[in-house]
Amino acid sequence: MTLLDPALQTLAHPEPFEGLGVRMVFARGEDIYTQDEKADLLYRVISGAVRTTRIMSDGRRQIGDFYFGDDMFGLECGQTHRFAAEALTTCEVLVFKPGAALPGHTGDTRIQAALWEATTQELERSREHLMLLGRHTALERVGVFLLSLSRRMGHGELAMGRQDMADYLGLTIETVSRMLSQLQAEGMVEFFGARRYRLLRPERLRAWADA
Amino acid sequence: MTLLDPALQTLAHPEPFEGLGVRMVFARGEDIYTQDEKADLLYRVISGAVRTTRIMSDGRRQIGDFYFGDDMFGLECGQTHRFAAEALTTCEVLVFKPGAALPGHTGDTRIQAALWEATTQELERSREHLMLLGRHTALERVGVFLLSLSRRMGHGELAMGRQDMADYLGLTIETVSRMLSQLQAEGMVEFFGARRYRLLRPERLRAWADA
DNA sequence: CGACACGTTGATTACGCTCAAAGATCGTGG
DNA sequence: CCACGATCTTTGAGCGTAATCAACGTGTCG
Repeated sequence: MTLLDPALQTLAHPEPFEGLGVRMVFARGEDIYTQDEKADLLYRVISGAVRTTRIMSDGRRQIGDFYFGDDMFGLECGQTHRFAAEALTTCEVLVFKPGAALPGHTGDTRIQAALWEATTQELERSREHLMLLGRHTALERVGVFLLSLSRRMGHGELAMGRQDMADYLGLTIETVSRMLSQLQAEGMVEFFGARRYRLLRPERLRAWADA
Repeated sequence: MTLLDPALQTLAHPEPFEGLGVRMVFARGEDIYTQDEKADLLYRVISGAVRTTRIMSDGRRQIGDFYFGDDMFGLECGQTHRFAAEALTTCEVLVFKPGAALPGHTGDTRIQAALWEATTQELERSREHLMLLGRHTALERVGVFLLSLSRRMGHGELAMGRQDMADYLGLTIETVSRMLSQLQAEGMVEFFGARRYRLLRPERLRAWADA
């Protein structure tokens, strides 16, 4: 991990976090924080992508979420991180200490509003993720994943490999691969190589995510 | 649904919500709010139990969470409720309009702190729920569910039936029943009737929930 | 160009679902 | 208080989806 000279930090970031913390660079695969580590810092993705993971003693792995540009992560209810955070790609992360800036204290209301917004959005995403895992077939999980990812990114490029998709969706890498092939065969999506894709029937995928 | 005369409201509730809203009583099975309803109110369980559910067009149902005494619910990121809330048992609920009391505004910091606490706790529970659905077997899901419920309630009584457990755990009612039988056969839990139980090996269940 | 990680496809297995029926449990009213 | 009915729960038999085990492509980078 590399610490950038604060003096070099530009002001390219949206309020209200500029200048609040330290910018750090992580290499692909590097830990940003680990499971059971003390949780007293907050993080914001500047560039690149991050995943949070939890590994069970027998090796089963669950990905909690993926984070991209401007997403905040690292928020915990308790004292320690229940998931680890790892750099999915090389990434730049803004790290800062929330301290008394958390809601419920008398602090900068702009920061509190941003934290509140980020937290409720994360809760919302967590609930959608839950829906996907609880009552959807393998084909639906993979299709809805591609849809939500393309909506979030604005383009069709997977930042993660098949194993990460599988561990996010509660499937095996083989099943993910098969479902991607089936989605292609059914004309739902077109792939260019393993990671670039274009959705051909987003409205049908939206129906899968639905009510 | 019944509206209690505010004059009759006692002050039996913890700060900071007392006197803030209206107390309402819902009968078992009654909707507190529905899917796609406008989300501008917050709720707090006074007594009884509540479930949030989402139903897909083909009838598949997912339970988002269960809420018991003093739990807050109804918080949404967007403008509408993505899940419905229903009374699991007859229950009393405190309903109030958060308005400018949300973090990020200049309002009562005690209320903001309580909202923040409730929200991060809900996020935490949502993540645990996610883990359960993603990478756990049917037996593990049912066992860990009994454990977490007993930790939350302080006693071993199920407020919900098998169908609700199934829809929370992403299983069928038959599988839930079979796993309960198996847990009993393995001496993990003892049942008195269909709803009262006692955990005999909580430490083993804790290991199932684990890292 | 070669080596290695990553991804796809095939064959077989197993876990949980579906369909079906019997057994508990609970509320209600005689 | 007991009998009845409705609802909920348990158990059984067979099936289907996704997991596992295995081999073959493909893409990427020194």
